[in-house]
Amino acid sequence: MATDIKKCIAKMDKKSFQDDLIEWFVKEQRELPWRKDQDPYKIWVSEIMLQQTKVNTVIPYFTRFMEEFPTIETLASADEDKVLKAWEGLGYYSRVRNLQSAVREVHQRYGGKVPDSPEEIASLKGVGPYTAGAILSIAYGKPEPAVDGNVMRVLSRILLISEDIARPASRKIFESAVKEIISHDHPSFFNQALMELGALICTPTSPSCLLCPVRDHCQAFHEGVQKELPIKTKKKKQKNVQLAAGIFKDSQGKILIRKRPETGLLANLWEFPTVELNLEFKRQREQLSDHFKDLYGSFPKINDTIGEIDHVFSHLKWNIHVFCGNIQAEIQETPYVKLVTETELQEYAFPVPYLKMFQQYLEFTKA
DNA sequence: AACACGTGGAC
DNA sequence: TGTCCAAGTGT
Repeated sequence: MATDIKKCIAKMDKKSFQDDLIEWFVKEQRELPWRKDQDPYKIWVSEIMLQQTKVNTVIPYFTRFMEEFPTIETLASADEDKVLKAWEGLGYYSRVRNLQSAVREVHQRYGGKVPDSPEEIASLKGVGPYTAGAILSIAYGKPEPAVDGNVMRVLSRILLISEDIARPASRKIFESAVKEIISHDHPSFFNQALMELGALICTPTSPSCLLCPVRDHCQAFHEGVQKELPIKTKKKKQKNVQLAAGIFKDSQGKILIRKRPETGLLANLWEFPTVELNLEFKRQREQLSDHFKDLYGSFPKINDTIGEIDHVFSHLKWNIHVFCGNIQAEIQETPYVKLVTETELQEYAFPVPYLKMFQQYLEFTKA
């Protein structure tokens, strides 16, 4: 850790800082469904859901997930398709596949009890340095750092740290700092308080310093530079991808869906037949038809152009041209290719762009 | 280290 | 519309 950060910590009244921070948290913390007890499984699930995801988005998912998979046992024995369906719309779907994989390991290797050693916790799939620290401190009361974006922002201001928080290496600086200042009496409150402060008071733009319980301990506020911190370099823009996709029905009116590959983008979710377009060769309907024939053995009859779907991912922009049509020959169902009714469709987990696409199709056929 | 990996909301 | 995000992890 840099010497100026050490100096800053050295001259801080740690006890007073911890007391002010924790007192505020105990009084002002939000009532959240995962704060009702300290069940390590619930804490774990909530931490995975909260990765890169807003609290308000997570709440309904968490509640439903806990009703369907209330214990390690129930999640371990669940079908992956059910688990993905419960995650539908939350994004970063590998989170929940890793979670189930890790839960199965806890079930088998640790008798269903979430381990409480840093090494064992951190070895679980999908549990990185942040989540390991969060579980250890919140569920087990251990004084381990749990450094997320909030903590880096808050501490960059309080301790006047100018490291670029977009750099992976920066997290270690903040972990060292937390180790120095964490409350050993209430590590759970301390870590949660830092994050809660980041979410409610010490926000990215226009922090509410006048309401801040630790304003007197904050170097950035003291220097009047709270809006200049943290330093964060920006990310690059998304790459454009053009696709064509179709809602295809067989003679019984059943819709053809297929499972996506088990790795990569939207792994193991379901989709309508889709092809990435070769832009030099512009005939979209023809490219979609050819793709369909290659995979399912016969050409479909494409009836209509439904419209377009634009969808932005973290690193991609999809532009989907949407068609509908009919299947002209028998198609063999497999575990990865199914013909389903509109009702049965609800049982399968689809990425949001395909949910949008189906909505658009329904509106089109109604009109 | 750099990039893949989702989504909906704020401004 | 565009930009930036929000309790990160795997490779």
